Amino acid sequence: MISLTEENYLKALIYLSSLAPGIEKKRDVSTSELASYLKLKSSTVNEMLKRLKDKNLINHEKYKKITLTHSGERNGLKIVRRHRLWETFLFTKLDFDWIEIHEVAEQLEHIKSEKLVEKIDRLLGYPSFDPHGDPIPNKHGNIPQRITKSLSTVKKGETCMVLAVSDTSKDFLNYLEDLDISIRTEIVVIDKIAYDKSVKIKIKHEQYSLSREVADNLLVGGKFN
Amino acid sequence: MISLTEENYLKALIYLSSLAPGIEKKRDVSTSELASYLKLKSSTVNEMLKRLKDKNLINHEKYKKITLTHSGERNGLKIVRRHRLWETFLFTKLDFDWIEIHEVAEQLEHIKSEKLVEKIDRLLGYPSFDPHGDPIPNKHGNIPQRITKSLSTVKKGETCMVLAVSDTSKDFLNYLEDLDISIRTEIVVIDKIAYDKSVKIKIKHEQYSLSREVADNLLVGGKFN
DNA sequence: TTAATTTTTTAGGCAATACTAAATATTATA
DNA sequence: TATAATATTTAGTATTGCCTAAAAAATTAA
Ligand SMILES: [Mn+2]
Ligand SMILES: [Mn+2]
Ligand SMILES: [Mn+2]
Ligand SMILES: [Mn+2]
Repeated sequence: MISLTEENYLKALIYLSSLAPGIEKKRDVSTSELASYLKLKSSTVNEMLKRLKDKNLINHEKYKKITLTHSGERNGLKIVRRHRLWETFLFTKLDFDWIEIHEVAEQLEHIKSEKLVEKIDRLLGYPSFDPHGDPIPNKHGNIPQRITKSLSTVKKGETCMVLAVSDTSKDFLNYLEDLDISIRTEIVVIDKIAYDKSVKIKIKHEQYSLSREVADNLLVGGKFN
Repeated sequence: MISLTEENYLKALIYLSSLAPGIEKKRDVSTSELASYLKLKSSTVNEMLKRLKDKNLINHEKYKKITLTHSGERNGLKIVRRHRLWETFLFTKLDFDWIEIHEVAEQLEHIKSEKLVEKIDRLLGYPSFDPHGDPIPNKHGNIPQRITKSLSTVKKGETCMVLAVSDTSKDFLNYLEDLDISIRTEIVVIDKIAYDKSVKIKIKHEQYSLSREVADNLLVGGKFN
């Protein structure tokens, strides 16, 4: 049995080693990195590492970096799958806001019932991406891949479609909501300002200017992607 | 904040003091009764009673019986509401079996989100009774009332409809499923055997004999109830 | 390459939730 | 009413998961 707390450690390890934006191939994770991500003390994390190792969920030698075992990775991906399926359920079936879904999914992801997850998956029509555009691992732990690029890299005059966001903080999502930007929104790049790397865009005949930071965190694909 | 464990104690207290079959008016509950219901030792329960009292959820004087405070009762009913709404969701929206829903609802009832509960309630069309026929407290803690009687009390020749079961054990529910009996099943009482108080019944042209025990645990109403 | 800094581990505590065993209070019985 | 049986509480222990402070190892900088 993997406890709720252990599940959160596994999820954090999956994130830091594989899923965090910008990671190409798997990275090893340090105790302090994990501690700071979970907002816990290193000594606390260190104790948990022993338990996770005993349960064969991680590899860890004293003073060395942490890697997930096969079992740890499979279990971690299971939790990511549940989290993203629940987010999709809350968003599409219960009309929760983009901003609210994460918090509730943080609780729902720990419900232990294979059957429940599969039933929810079916109800949703086996989605590949969650409402933030993040890929939903399938029941075998395979993660759907999709080519996206940052809005910053789109050329002047081109049209693209928002596929995902690389920042899911409330502040960012709220700002996007104000701008009427969400998943599948079409954006035309009107102009690119060399000076501050901001972009002038058009959404449904409305024009806006987006800072470099915002453009960086909007992941887009071609119009027919 | 009420912990998951504390929630389970409150739910047990609501059950033992008010909801258990056969309770007319509220009863006080003893430590040992609560312990045996929760399958815990009395000493464990005794410690928890102190914490619940500190949080003003129960009234308890040393060596005396336990009663719920207003706050304890409201919080307990909230959990019962969540449990029964989730059971209804699993049964009607996800096609879970009658037998499986309770276990998963035991987990889901602890998810903390007012909004989620209200959204699920709306999705279900504000049901008054769960798939076992148990009343669902509304958001103000009011419990819908309905007149039912045991199948044992139905007179020979009369037709009635199953409204609820007073035993929700897997054994009983499985047996009912074999007999094709569920909520809203119509039953005609063909004969009542004085000797062992068993009843001969007809369900959709099929005849069965039900033992006294089974008949006692089937709660029915008039055909147009 | 030694010294300073940072990271990791160990040691000792604490709160929540469980247990067993023993002490104490209450209730039932003779 | 005295005693036996039962119920409740207290005392002491364990595990999980968190903390602070201090020791030890590894890394970085002088
Ligand atoms: Mn999320
Ligand atoms: Mn997401
Ligand atoms: Mn139930
Ligand atoms: Mn029920």
